[in-house]
Amino acid sequence: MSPANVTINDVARAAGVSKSLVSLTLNARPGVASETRERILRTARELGWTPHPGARGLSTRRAYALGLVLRREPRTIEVDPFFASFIAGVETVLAERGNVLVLTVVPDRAAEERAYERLVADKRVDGFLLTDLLAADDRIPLISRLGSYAVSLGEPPGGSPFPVITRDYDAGIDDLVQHLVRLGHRRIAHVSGDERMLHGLRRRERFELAAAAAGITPVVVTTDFSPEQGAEATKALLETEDRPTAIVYGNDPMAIAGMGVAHERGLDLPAELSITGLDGSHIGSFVYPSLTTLDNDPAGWGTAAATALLRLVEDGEPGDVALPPARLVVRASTAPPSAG
Amino acid sequence: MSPANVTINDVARAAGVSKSLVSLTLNARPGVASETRERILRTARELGWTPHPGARGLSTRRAYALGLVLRREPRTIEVDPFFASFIAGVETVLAERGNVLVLTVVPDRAAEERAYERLVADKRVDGFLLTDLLAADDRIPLISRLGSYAVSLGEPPGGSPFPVITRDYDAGIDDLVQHLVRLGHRRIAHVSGDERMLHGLRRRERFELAAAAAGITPVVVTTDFSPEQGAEATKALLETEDRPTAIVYGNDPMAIAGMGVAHERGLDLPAELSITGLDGSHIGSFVYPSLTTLDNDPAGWGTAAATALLRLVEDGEPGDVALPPARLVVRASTAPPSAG
DNA sequence: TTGAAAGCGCTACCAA
DNA sequence: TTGGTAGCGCTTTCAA
Repeated sequence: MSPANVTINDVARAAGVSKSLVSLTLNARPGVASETRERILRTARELGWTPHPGARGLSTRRAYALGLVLRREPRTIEVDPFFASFIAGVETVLAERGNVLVLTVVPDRAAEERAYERLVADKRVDGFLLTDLLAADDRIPLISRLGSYAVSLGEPPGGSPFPVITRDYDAGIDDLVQHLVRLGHRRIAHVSGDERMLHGLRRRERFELAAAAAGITPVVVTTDFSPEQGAEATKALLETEDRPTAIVYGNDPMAIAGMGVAHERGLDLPAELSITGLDGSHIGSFVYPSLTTLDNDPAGWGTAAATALLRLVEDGEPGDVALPPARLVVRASTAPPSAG
Repeated sequence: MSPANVTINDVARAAGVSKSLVSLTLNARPGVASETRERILRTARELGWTPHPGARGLSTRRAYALGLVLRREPRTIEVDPFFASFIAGVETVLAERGNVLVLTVVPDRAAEERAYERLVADKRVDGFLLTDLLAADDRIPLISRLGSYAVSLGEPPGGSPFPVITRDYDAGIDDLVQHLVRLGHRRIAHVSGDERMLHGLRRRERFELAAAAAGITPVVVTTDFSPEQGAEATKALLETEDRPTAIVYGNDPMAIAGMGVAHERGLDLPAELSITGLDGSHIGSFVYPSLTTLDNDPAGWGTAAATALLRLVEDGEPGDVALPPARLVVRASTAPPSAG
């Protein structure tokens, strides 16, 4: 008989006790003689028994699962290097707590809402990991209304009843701008990401502050974070009269697309144009010139978020986490501007 | 009372029937008077009731969930553009059948095996989607032994008791090689991906066949599919005496990294070096020069795989699927070789 | 410290 | 065509 079919009854019988005691023991509850406890634990191990989360959940009203709903338009779906590592980080936490990750990818807002509703109604998950926070994000009230839990990556502008994981990008962005200024750049442009997204908006704001502090009024072009629009924005910027000597991109895929455009125009990088990203991806090390950017720690976000959410769900204890601040990673794509 | 807490009993009571009839109706089983059926359906809708999959599963021994276990070494984890779209494709199928995707990311072989074992032992999933097939893949016997189901992306060399989704790359690779040959290339190199992976191996083999058919003996360098090793391989190739005029990379991220190296050496692309990928990614359109490659349809793989696996799990009907063959996408990174 | 029994929400079997 | 009842594998009273 495969371990998969061993039940609590088999263990109880083999250990010569009642189911209740097996249950108490399993859940590390007091009131079981330590000798009995040992025996139960031993026979459970011998029989290879592990409780069935589905059956447990029927009593405890838990799913022992966390949900991640990703809204991705078909066009931008391929470009996000963040998630694999993020999920790996989540996984390390879930695995050791007997939980599991339920992943859903939806194309639009309507499907997203339905996904949350179904997952809750079907009791598929005990809470949600909220990524890609929007400036006006209705997922928090939605989840609240549904009576479920969540943890968000980034601080929602309207505040949140749920735990929040944050990471300070301000100092990193300041450093990045100063790095460019020190190299001698005065005409610095920013290709901002989707500003309906909170981190896109915040980065742009901080960029403008940092630029202002250096006495610079930067050009800002807004995009949707896709390489397409990154390329478009770059073309537009390079055609302006006083074209920028440096461009700061809202993410690395756009920066790479921007490099493509610059190369295509025959610009000598980085002499004729300095380029930076803002969220260190792996591939950024291998383009030419290798990309100056801010570092990132997707797995760190993952473990922090999963830990916080599980604490909330299991112990009712909310708790925010502040990740180590983002730091500047200087590589080869930034240099002093050549001519004037 | 929120719909989440409505049970089959509430529906039965409200409709003035027994639970049994509600259950039969819900599962579209015969033996319910159509008038009764209508009434039950209506009150279920009014009450916003939807059966609890966990409770159902306790009786039916199903999880109403499919599993995807991704083994990703920390180093290569970020670079794979395939999965977001693949999962989106899977999702469309699962959503309309009331199923869900359980995703696990593991760092190594041992963790992978544990993941499969746990998922089955805990009855978390009814079957697995098998991606990144290895030439010697022990997941199929493993899952077999565990008594679970699977569907594989690509045909396992040892055969498989499970459905197989295939896509023909042979003609595409032939076209790609002929495209280069027609442009005038004779020294064509191949930076092959991990040849323990089935598609890596098969592509290399086909590449060599196609080259041989054109009377060419190509240089082949083997890597692990990472941009690092793609870059390394490129450096090595460019330093050889008779350096290649064209390089065919096993995947797009390596091709992009290869471009980086070539740019760094000051090569004029594509005149001095033609470059191609083999698995059309989105970002490949936006590098410079834009990447010639084979097309890909991750979402198509996803829907096909999910459909096949669900049919197997639910109806016991195995059935293979052949996706439309890969086609050559000529963009700007290939051109006639310049000098000799 | 232990065991019996009820119940979580559903399916499935057997009678009626 | 219907309803009653016994599980599915676990947790949780409540008594003993």
